[in-house]
This record gives sequence, C-alpha cells and structure tokens, in this order.
Amino acid sequence: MSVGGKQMLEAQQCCNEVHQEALNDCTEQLPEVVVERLAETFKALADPTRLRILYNLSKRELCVCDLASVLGMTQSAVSHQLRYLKALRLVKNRRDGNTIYYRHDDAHTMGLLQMAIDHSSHVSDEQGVME
Amino acid sequence: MSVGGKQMLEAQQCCNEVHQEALNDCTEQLPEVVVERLAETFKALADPTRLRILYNLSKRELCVCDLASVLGMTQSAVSHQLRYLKALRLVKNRRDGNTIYYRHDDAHTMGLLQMAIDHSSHVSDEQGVME
DNA sequence: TGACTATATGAGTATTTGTTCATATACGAG
DNA sequence: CTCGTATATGAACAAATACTCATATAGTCA
Repeated sequence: MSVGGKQMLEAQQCCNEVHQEALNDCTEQLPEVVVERLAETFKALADPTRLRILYNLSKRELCVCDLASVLGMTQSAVSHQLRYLKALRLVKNRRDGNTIYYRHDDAHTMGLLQMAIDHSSHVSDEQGVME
Repeated sequence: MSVGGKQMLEAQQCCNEVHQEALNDCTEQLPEVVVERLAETFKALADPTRLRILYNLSKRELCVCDLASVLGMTQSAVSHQLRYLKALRLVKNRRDGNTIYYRHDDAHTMGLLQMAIDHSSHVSDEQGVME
C-alpha cells in the first residue's frame, strides 16, 4: 500500500498502473471550499435568465417591473432570480416608494460575464468570416 | 383590467408605470443563441467535479484513471463528466494503447477558470488579513 | 484465439432547479 | 382606516443533473 517514503495520494485505485509522475504533478489541489465557491459563482452565470438580468443590470439600475418587461418574463420569475442573485451578493437593491431598484454588486463576476460576452462576439465575427 | 390603448414595446405588462427611459437603455439585448451559448459555457464550470477536472488538466495531460485517483471518484463518474466536457469541446483526448489521455481544448474557457481562481486566492488573502 | 485492462455508456435514481400560481408584504395616497 | 400598486415568497411540479451499478467496447498480451 505504502509505496515510497513520500506522501502518496491514493484516493482510490481504479487501475493497476497509476502513473506516479502524473499524480506528482497534481499534488496541489484547490481547497474544497474554494472549489465550492467557484462552482457557486459559475452556477449563477449558468442560467439564461440570470445572464440576461445581469447583462441588463450592467447597463443601468433597473426595477423588477422593468426587468420583467425587458425579459418578457413574469414578475415572479424575475423576483425569484433576483433573490437568488442577491443571496450571492451579485446584486443589491434600494427602495424608492413602492419601487425597488436593483443593480449589480460584484465587479469580479461582472468582469467574468463581460469577458465571456466579448469573446462570444469575437467568435461570432470569426465564424461569420469562415462560413 | 384592460386599459384601452396602445403598447409599443412591451413583452409583458407587470405594472402600469413602465419606465420608458429604462427600457430605452435596454433596447440592445444579447441574441438568444449567444445567451444560450454563454449559459452552456458557465454551466460547464458550475460543477465541482468538472472544475477539478479542468483545473488538473490545466497543469498537464491526464488519463481517466489518474483523474479518478486524484479526485477520489469512480472511473465511471469521471468518464461521464469527460464526455460532457468533450461534447462542449472543452477537452480532447488521444489514445495510447488502452490508456486515453485528456487535455484541455478551449483556451478561452480555461482563461475564465484561471481568472476566477486567481480572484478567489486574492479574496482569500484579503480575508486572511482582515480576520 | 481468449484473458486482461482502461475506458465508455445506458439505465435507474435521488437531488437540484426554474418556473407558475396563489398569496403575502410593504408602501403611498386618499 | 381602506384601496391600489410593486415586490416577495411558499408550494407544487416538470425538467435537468450527477452519481452508481452493471455492462459494453476496444485495445494489449500470452
């Protein structure tokens, strides 16, 4: 079981010939909590509705009503997603009378979104030329 | 109920006072196909197992067996996720005898991942100082 | 050929998720 | 107070998901 003197990471043996060299290059793993956090962030961006909400909030502050109108969705559906985004601190809101305005609240995540959007437009351009 | 009149660009009316100025700032929307593509990309990164797979493949080429060992997961679970990632062209593979080696195949998505990882470590540092 | 190995895959399943519907809450104007 | 409006929320439900298990596939080696 113990092969050498060093730390060996055997989590589970699925084949006899475990490539030790490969495992040595992978001793450094992302901490569990970091992985969960990353997945959580990307999951927030992994839904078309939330993407559209954040995209529009990247332009300007908007109330629930306007977002529902722009997205062509029910107020309830939008509100549920806003709660989701707010729990992750990706958006925040302010009240003005009956109206509640939302805006983005996480520059890093918005940066990820913007980067992905920029790339998608580049890809579109290239494909437009190619095909 | 039905207010006699005209509605110009409204997808759905959730409240009477639709803020026209807000809607004017949101005339430009991401194309449906782009939104779906973005969501698809982020969804690939929205799962801890796939994150760890891509993270390890960012270091070096690995076979299914080694990945399973490093992640402490069954060969089947890893293989299913690799198929998922391959369908999205985020990874590609090569065969060497019985062994199939995987590596990453989408610089842009790996860039998104790296950016998110870098940020998370910065945040950790700051929090480490604060608390 | 046949045993052995690494990987792929279909079915089944428990869990998560995004929406709808009905209703609750909070605020402003009478 | 009551009424009207904007938003929030709980329950329910269908669809998507990530795993396990059993088995299939494809290569090596004797």
